[in-house]
Amino acid sequence: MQSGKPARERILDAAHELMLTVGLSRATTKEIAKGAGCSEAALYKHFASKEELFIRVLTERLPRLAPLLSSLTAEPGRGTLEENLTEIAREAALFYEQSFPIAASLYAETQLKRRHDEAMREMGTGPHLPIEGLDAYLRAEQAAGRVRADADTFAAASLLLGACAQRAFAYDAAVLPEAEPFAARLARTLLAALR
Amino acid sequence: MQSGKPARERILDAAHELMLTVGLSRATTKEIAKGAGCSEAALYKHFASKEELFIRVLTERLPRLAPLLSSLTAEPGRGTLEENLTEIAREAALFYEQSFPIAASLYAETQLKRRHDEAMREMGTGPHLPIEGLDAYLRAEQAAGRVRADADTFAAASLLLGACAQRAFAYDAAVLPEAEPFAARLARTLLAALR
DNA sequence: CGAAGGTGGGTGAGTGCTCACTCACCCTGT
DNA sequence: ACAGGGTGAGTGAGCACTCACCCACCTTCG
Repeated sequence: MQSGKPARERILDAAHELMLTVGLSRATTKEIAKGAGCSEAALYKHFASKEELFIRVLTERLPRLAPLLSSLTAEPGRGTLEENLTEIAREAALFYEQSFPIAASLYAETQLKRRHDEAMREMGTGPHLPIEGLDAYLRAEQAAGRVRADADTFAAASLLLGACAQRAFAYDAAVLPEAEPFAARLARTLLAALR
Repeated sequence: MQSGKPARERILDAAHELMLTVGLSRATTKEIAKGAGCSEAALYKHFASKEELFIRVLTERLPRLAPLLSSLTAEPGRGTLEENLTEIAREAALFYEQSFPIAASLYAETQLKRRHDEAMREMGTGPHLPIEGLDAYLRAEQAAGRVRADADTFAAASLLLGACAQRAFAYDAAVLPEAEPFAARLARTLLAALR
C-alpha cells in the first residue's frame, strides 16, 4: 500500500508494533497484514512461517547493549567511574524498557522461546551477556586501581543491571521512574560499595 | 478421576503446571481438563471462563514476599544486617524463580495482563511492593543507626531485589546460580554501600 | 417410611469462530 | 517470456465455550 519502504520492512514493523500493543498471541497474521498494508498471503512470500517472522523481529529489531560495555572495557580509566556507571545504568534501563515486554512474551510460547534461545546461542548472545560485559568492565577498572581489590565485581554487575531490568516490569507506565535520575541514584549507591 | 482433592483444586493445579511447562497460550482447556482428570465442561462448573481461571491461578498459587519484609521491618535490630539481607535476597531469588515465568506470560496477552493488574491493585499488592517493603526495612535500620544516615535506601532496595529478579530470566536453568551463595554475595556487596 | 423433587458436580457431543497457511491466478518490469 | 511480488478466496485444524442430559445425595412432606 503506502510508503516507500520495502514490504519486508513494513511487515517486521507491523509485527513489532502489534507485539508491543496487543501482545504476542493476539498478533495474528491478519492483523500484521493489515498493519503492513498487504495481504496475508504476502507475509508468506517473505517469511516461511509466523514463527520465523517473530524470530526475525526479535533478532533484527531488539537493540543491543553489548557495544557500550565492550567499548568501555576497552579503555578503562576514561571518564570518572561514577559517570560511566551512570551512563551504563541509563542505557540499560532504556534497553530493558524497550525489549522486556517482547522478550517476556516468549514465556507464553515455550516452543518459540526454545527456538529463540537456540538462535541466540548460535549468535553468541543472550540475556546474561550484559552482566558478563559489565563484570569485565569492572574488573578492568579494578586492575586500573579505581575499584577496590576485594570487591565482588560479578555481584556488583548483577545488582546494577538487575535493578535496571526490574524497573521495566515492576512499575506501571504511569509511575515508571525516569531513567536518568534512577540511573544516577543506582550508580552513586553502588559506587559506595566499590571503592 | 483419582485423588481425594476437590476438582477445583485439581483444575488449578493442572492449569498452573501447564503454564509452567508448555506456556500460557498452549495451556488449552482440553489439556487442563486432561491434567485435572475431568471433562472440559467441568471447568466451566467451577470457573466462568478460561481468563478467570488464569486470574485465580495467579492470585491463589503465586507465593508472597511481603510477609518476610514486614516482619523484619517490625523489629529492626534483630539479627545482623548481613544475615537479614542475605535471607531477604535468598527468599526473593526463590520467589522470582517461581513466579517470573508465569507473570511474564501475561505480556503475551495484554488484555489478561490488564485484568490481572487491576485485581492486584484492588488487593493492594503488585510487583513494586517488595521494593517498597525492603526500602521501609532499610529506613527502619537507618533509624536504628545500623545503616549510614546518607544512604539511598530506595536505590539499595532496587539493586538487591532487581538482581534477584533478573537471576530468574537471565540464565538458562542449566546455569542458574544457586540461590544461597548468590544471595550472600549480593548482600555482602550491598552492605559495603550501606554502612 | 418412602416417594418427589431439588441441587451440585459431572459428562459426550457438538457449535461457531478464528487461526495459520495455501492455491490458482494476476500484474509489471526487464 | 518469464520471474518475483502480489492477491481474494478458500481450507482444515484447533480453539473456548455450550447444551441436553445424568446421577448421587440430600431434604421435605403425605
